[in-house]
Amino acid sequence: MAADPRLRDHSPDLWRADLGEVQRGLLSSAVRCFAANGFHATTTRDIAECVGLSPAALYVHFPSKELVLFEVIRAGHERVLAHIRDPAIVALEGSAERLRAIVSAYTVWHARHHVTARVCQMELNHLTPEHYGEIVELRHQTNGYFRGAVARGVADGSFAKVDVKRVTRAMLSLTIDLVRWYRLDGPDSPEQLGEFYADLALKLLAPDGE
Amino acid sequence: MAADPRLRDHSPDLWRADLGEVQRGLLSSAVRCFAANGFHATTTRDIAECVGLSPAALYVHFPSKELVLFEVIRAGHERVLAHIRDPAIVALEGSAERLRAIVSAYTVWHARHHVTARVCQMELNHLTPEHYGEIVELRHQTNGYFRGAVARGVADGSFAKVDVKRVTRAMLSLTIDLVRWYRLDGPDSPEQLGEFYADLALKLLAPDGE
DNA sequence: GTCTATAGTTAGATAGAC
DNA sequence: GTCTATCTAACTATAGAC
Repeated sequence: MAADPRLRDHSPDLWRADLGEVQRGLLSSAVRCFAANGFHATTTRDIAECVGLSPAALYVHFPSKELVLFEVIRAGHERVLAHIRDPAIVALEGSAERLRAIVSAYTVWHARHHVTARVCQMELNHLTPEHYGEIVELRHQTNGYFRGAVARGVADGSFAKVDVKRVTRAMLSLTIDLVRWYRLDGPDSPEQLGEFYADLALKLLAPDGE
Repeated sequence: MAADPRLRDHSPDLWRADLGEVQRGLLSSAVRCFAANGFHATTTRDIAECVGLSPAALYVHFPSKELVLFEVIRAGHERVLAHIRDPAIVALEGSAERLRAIVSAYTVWHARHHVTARVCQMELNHLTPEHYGEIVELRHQTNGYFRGAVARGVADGSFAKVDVKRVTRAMLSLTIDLVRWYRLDGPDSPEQLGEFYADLALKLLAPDGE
């Protein structure tokens, strides 16, 4: 069962730089297979054949199929966190301006790398408990960064006095759910969607109320 | 691999009334297993053993594991559609009042039946193409119903002149994503969350803009 | 309608040649 | 580092007794 050819994204250099070319190719193949069919319905044969290797060759580069999944999910979570922690974003003074930039960047990343992002969100519970715990730690950092940006705006009066935790969760839901339906050949470019969701996020925080 | 005991919801009578008691028990067992471990990581043994049967007994009641999944997903989609099409909701005259009721009902259903809802959202692509097509048809009905409620309010001036398709999709994302994280023993009751998300939906449609 | 036993298939992972 | 060949285990589904 090969990967769905519609499942393409812009992920040329998502993997760790210290990995070899074959390893990176296997990860790119794996992420497409996992996104299309799920972790358990993907075989080591599928992953290897997409890069012209025999199933046995995979085990020279990775000790197990689960570790391939872990490498994909870890890279995705580290990359998106780095992307929204961009110094240019952190330096923004205005609370609304900063939150807008964060939501936009988070959305753009998920849209541009929607195949990897899909695996990051949907195959998470097929990791071993140890690996799962490592990813949860990264997710807590991301969530905390978002929540901090919302809380700052509430504290300085830029935003309405909302329930910070719940509104932050809603904002994250908006973006995370796009991994279910987003396609690069659809009507929304990643940047357009980023702008749109940043607008929506600020509407959730508008000072007046309706 | 048994179902996660935390994955409990209020699904006493979610299945078709013409099914026998054993069939309904198997579906309840299956939905918990699928929600906890995913379709392919769940074995027919898991499903059967949770109701004290041997794996072979499952095949007296269902022709295949895939059809068990289909029955779960079809029931879920039909139930939630019926829930939001409640005559009391359809009869509401005000556009804002009606949309609030729809979003609230949709959210309450997903929270109350979050285990089934999780399977409906996350295991969808493990159906056969034929069964998948049937579910997509039900989803189109649900999406169209939501979109119509938004469009009506935009047309009569109750809501801002938003991009109906995109805003509707965002509203659906809010609720659908809760299947990833919702737990009945958490701080939000289904009804509280329904109210909260109905408020958020109306903020996305507030006439003033920010 | 349930069981035990098992057929038939395929998976993840390894052995050993080159 | 890649291959062919294969081991071992597990799965879905069936056969046939009760």
